[in-house]
Formats: sequence, structure tokens, C-alpha cells
Amino acid sequence: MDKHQVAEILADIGTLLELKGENPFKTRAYANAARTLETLAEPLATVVAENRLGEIKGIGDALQQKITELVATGKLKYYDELKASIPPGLIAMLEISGLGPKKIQALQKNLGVDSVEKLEAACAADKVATLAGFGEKTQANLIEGIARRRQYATKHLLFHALGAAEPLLESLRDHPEVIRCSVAGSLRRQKEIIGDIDLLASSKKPADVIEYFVAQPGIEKITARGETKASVILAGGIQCDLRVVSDAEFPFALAYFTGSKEHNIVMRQRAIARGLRLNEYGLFKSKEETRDAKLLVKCRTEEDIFAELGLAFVPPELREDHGEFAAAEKNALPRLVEWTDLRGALHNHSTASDGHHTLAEIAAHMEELGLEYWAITDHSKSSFQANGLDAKRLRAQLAEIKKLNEQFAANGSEFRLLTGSEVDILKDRLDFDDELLAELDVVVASLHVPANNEAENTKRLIRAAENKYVHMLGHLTGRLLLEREAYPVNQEAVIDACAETGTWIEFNCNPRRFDLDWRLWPYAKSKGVKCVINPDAHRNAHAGFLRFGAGVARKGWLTKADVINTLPFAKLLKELQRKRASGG
DNA sequence: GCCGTTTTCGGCCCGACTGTTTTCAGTCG
Repeated sequence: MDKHQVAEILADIGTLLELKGENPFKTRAYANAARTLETLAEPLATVVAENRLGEIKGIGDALQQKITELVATGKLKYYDELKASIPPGLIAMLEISGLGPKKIQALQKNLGVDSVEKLEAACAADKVATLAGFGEKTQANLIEGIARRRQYATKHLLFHALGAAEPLLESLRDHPEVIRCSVAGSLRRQKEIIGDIDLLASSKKPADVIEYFVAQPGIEKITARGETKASVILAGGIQCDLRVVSDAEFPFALAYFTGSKEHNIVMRQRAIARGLRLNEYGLFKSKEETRDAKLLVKCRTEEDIFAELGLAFVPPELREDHGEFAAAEKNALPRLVEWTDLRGALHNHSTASDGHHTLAEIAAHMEELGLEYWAITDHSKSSFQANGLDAKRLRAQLAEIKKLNEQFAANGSEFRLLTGSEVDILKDRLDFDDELLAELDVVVASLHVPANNEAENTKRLIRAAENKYVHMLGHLTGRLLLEREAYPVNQEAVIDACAETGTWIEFNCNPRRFDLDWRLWPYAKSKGVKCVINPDAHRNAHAGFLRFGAGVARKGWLTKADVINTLPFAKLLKELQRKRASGG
């Protein structure tokens, strides 16, 4: 069993214990251990074999035993028994807003409700409202929560959430009583999947701002509304929370609501270690929890707060408790890549395969955006569903690109299209022979028809990396966020092969992909593998994905130097030659 | 279940809001 499978089981145990009403710190211990394993930089089997599990923070005797049992046997008696003791329907009930472990337990014990369906029936029969601790209002909310869970996903893609948040933020900026405002939460941290939108504003008249906010267009329902906080559901089902604080409190609230939860816990602990107290209202010279302004350590910005706690400013994208504290203590945080560092892209499509714009339209648009280069990498012939090109059509495209580039040169423009292919990785070979690949500026190799077998997929990808004409591997796992799971593949092994062969790995920044996952980039980087941030554009508007791509790439600790398409054109051409010249 | 410059036991981040209560438990972030 690998670390991802073990982590999934530990996280599952955490949820099951929560449903049992176990000590919340115990459930958290399991959740933390799961998260720690996910980000382990080496194979779990090695750590277990060398008896080094105990060296990992947050893994004590009990977890060591359980992890060892899982790695060795692929099973865990404790887990099986725990699972058998809890009706599976309870886990789904936890997803209903307003229902937590305590209420679920009460429902099960008193009404025998152990599934969403039974809960719905109990509500319809008016039984829930009669329970102690429940009432008419709770019952109505549960009915609505069940309906909403059915109608809407509770998770949203980054670009959908950002699209919904930006108009609201603009409106808040316009309000005369708003002093500062910002997005916070997972959106500010550029998570690829967003649960809800968190907005924060500072004002001398919070109630006015709340009133203004809940009257904004596009709000379908107000679910909570107080003096300083409101929650609404936006069209499309995204929940959006606004908090309003005083301007003195703003930097503290911004840090607090940006999270992550794990990052915040460490921040508070650092404050406590210094005899201070940190909460969303301030950093206080106090051993006790307080809001006493006389004890406040004044901070104008988040930078000030980090400085007070002995840390360099941690960019929001890194606030996941994935090593940012150790680096910030030593002032060794990397300067992260910015989307304006990107000078072009190396994986894109045209009408020749399944894109929506012609070469001329694409070139004109990308030049207009101020980009320096744009590779056309249409599908190869085996991707017939995407109208993949055969050798003859591809060679005709090369001639057309050459002509367009001559026109740019004649007009004094430095913009260039690059020729290329997103060549299919077939069962036993690539879709084009080396002779044709050698004629292309850029070769992206992608697995579009994976096997249902990890070893087989891993082998195919490694073989593609070993081809000296393949510059990079495209969308490494094939996942579609919220739609389709990754195909089975040993990503670390593929990364190792790319490191050995000098093959780059794409960070596909189509917002449904964000593949290779940001959690794996620090590993790839440690091996010296370079990243290419590619929009995989099928329309000109998809050039905008580069912005999301850089945002999520920052979560992977990537710097400008780690990303190939930050290079100016002349240097890029040199890099494109490097692997071929070295013989692969 | 984990952990230790106050600690091998007793903490573990904590405030806002809702709904049910009539002073607070549960949920959420």
C-alpha cells in the first residue's frame, strides 16, 4: 500500500471517529497524520522498512503500528472493525449543512435515522422537530440542506469561484464605508478546488456594509446575517461569507481567514510560545484570550504580524503548513513565479485538431496579448475523436506556420508561433516516429488512453520520457477535477525518470486539470525537473488560464527559474535543443 | 492520539451565529 492509500484510510478513520463522537483531538490526530503522509517526500515503504515512522511529527506509537500494518498487509483490523460498527449512510449525512456528529448521533439513537433518505423521510413525517435540541426551524433547514446537497456540488473549480467572487469584491470596494477589502480563505490561497468564497472588509460601520452586501445582485439566499458576518448562497450554488472588522483588526482577520486551518494553528502556537495571544482581532500581550486594545501589538499589515512572530512574510499560496514555517524562520522562502513572468506557452490546439481558432487567429491574439511565443501542438493521428493530424497534415501545418512567422518578421514583430505536436503515448510506442518528431520545435507526449494498471501506465510514461525528441509529458495523471479520477500511475517514478532524461513536466493549467498536482512539485523540483505552465488552450480565451496556472504553481513552491516558459524566446530555443543535443 | 523551555498528564485555537433554549449546545470556519 502506498502513502496515498494509507493516508486515505487514516483520513477515513478520522471521519468515522468523529461520527462516533470521539475526542476531537483524537480525530484531528488521524486527519493530521493523513495530511503528513500525503506530502512525504520519499516512499512510505522505505520509511517503514527503516523504522523511521516515529521521527515524523504527529505520528506516535499508535499510528506507527497502524501505518506499519497497512503497509505490510494492505489491511488494518482496527479500521475494518470501526467501519463495521458505523452505518455507511452516516458519512453522507455529515455533508448536509447544519448536521454534525452530535446531531447525527441523536437522530440515529432516537429515530433510527442512519441515511440521508431516512432523514428526509423523518423530516417529512415531522418527527425531527419533536426531538430534544431540534425544532421546526432545524427540520426545515435540514430539508433544504438535503435538497441543496442534491442540486449543487459543495465543491467548485477555482476559476468558477473567482468569477463569482470578483464582482462582489468590486462592489464592496465601491462602498464608501469600506476601508479595505480582500478575498480570503482557499480562494486567496489559490486552491484548485474551493468550498466557499470568503470575503473580508474593514469598516467603521460594519452593519451598513453587511446590509449592502446581502442586497447584491446574484444572491439567491441569505443563510446567516449578523452584525459583523453574513453568509449567502450565490447563483450556481456557491456559498459566500463576508466578515466585517475594524481597520485596525483587518490584517489579523485577513491572516486568520486566509488560513489554512493548519497554518493558523502553528501561528497561534508561535504566539503562545512568545507569551502572546493571536486571534482574528489582533496579537495581544497576554497569556489569556483577549480583545483588549490596550494589550494589542499594533500591526498595519500581514507582513508586520509575521515579523512579530519571527517570520518572513509567507505568501498566501504557501500557507498550508507544508514547510513554510521552517523556511520563513530562516528567511529562505523562495520568490515565487508570477503570471506576468510567463512569456508564452508550449501546449495548445488549433482548428486543425479540436481547437476553435485558426493559426492566423491564434497568432494575432497572442501577439496582441504581448506574449513572445505560442506553440501549436495539435493532437496526433490516434486521437481520432479529436481530429488528430497524420504526418501529411502535420507537415502541411509546419509550412503554414513558417509562412505566418515570415509575415511577423516582415512586419517587424518578434512574436513567433512554434510548431509541435501533442503526440499520443500508445501502448508500445509514440504515435509518430522519431524522424517526424525531429522536425518539430516542441513535442508534448500525453497518455490519452491509459491502461487500468499502474505499472503499465508508469512504464508507458517513462518510455515516452526516454525518447530524446519528447520535451515534456502532458497532463501527467489525466485527472479532471470534480469529474474524473486520475488514472493509476506511480507519479514519483515518472518524475524520477524525467529527472534522469532531462524531460520537463507540464503543469497543465486548464482549471479542470491543474495536473501535475501542486503537492508533487516540491518533489519534482528537488529532483531538478523543470516545469512548463501550459494552458492546453482550445480557444483564444484560454490564454487566461496562464494566470490561474501561475497562481496554483506558486502553491508548488515554483520560482521563475523553475518554469521553462518564463524564458525569452532565444533562450527557450536553446533549451528546446538541449535534450536532443545530449542524445536523451 | 500526540506531545513536552509549565509538562509523561493535561492540555490540544477559538469566536460568530443559529436555534433552541431562557443560559447554552452544536456547527462552522
